[in-house]
Amino acid sequence: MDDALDAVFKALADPTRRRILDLLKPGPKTTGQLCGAFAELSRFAVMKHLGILADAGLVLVRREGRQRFNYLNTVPIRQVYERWMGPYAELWSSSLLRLKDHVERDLHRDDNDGK
Amino acid sequence: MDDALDAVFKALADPTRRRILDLLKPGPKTTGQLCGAFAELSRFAVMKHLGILADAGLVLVRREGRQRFNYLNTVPIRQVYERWMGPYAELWSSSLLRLKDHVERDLHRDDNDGK
DNA sequence: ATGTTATGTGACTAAATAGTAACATGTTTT
DNA sequence: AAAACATGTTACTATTTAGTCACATAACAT
Repeated sequence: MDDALDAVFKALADPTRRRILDLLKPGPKTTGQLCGAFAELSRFAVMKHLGILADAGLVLVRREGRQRFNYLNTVPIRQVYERWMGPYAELWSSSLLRLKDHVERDLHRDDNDGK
Repeated sequence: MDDALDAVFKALADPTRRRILDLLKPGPKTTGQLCGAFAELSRFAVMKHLGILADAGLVLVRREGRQRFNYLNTVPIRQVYERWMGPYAELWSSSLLRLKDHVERDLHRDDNDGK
C-alpha cells in the first residue's frame, strides 16, 4: 500500500521534478519544450527526470509522430494526500497542543533547572 | 518558499523515516524506544534519520535527563499540503478529464493507424 | 567513585542518484 | 533517398545518501 506511494514520494523529493510538474500544470508539453525550459540541464537529464515521473504515474505519455507529449496526472498526488497525509491531518490540532506542551515543559525546566 | 519545503519533501521520501513518523503518531518516544522498533537497523542509522526529520521540522526534541523525547510535529506536513499540493488539488477534476482525453486520443490513434 | 544506561560524534564504506557525452532510432520534409 | 529534427539508449563519472563500527559524553543508581 505504502509501497505504491513510495515511488511518488521519491519522485516529488527532487526540486527539478517538482518544477517539471509545475510546467505541465497549464497543459501537456513535448519533451523538447520541457528541455528548452531547463537551459542549465542536459536534454537527457530532463528525460531521466521525466522517466522517474512517468514511473511514479505523475506524468502520462502520448506519442504522436516524432513528438512525445507529457501530461500531468494529479491522481497520485491526490492518493498521497488521501492515504498518507489525511491521517496526519487529523492530528493537526493535537500536534499544536503537543507543541504548546513541549514549549511549556521547556519553560518549566528553565524554572527549576536554571543553570 | 519552495526551498523550505524541500527539506520536508526529502525527509518524507524515505520509507524508514515515514515509519518513524507513524510510530510517533500516538505520542512522543525516546530515541532508544524508536531504535528498539527497528531491529534491522543500527541505533545510529535511526539517529541519523531522526536528525534529518528534526532538520525538516517534522520532529521536535525535548531533552530530559539522559533521555531525549522525540515529538511528531505535523505542521510541515500541513504546509506541504497547503502550499504545494493544494494548488494541484484544483486540477484534480481537470486532470481526470485530461486523462480521459489522453485515452480517447490513443483509441482514435488506433483507429486510424491500425498498423 | 564506579558501573550501567542513554544518547551524541568522527571516520569510513557501500549503494543509490544526478549528471554528461556520444551514439542510435525513427519521422517528417524536401 | 537524404537532410533535419525529435526522441531514445548505452556507457561512464561524480555526488549524495544510507549505512556500519568504534569511541565519547552525560546522567542516574548503587
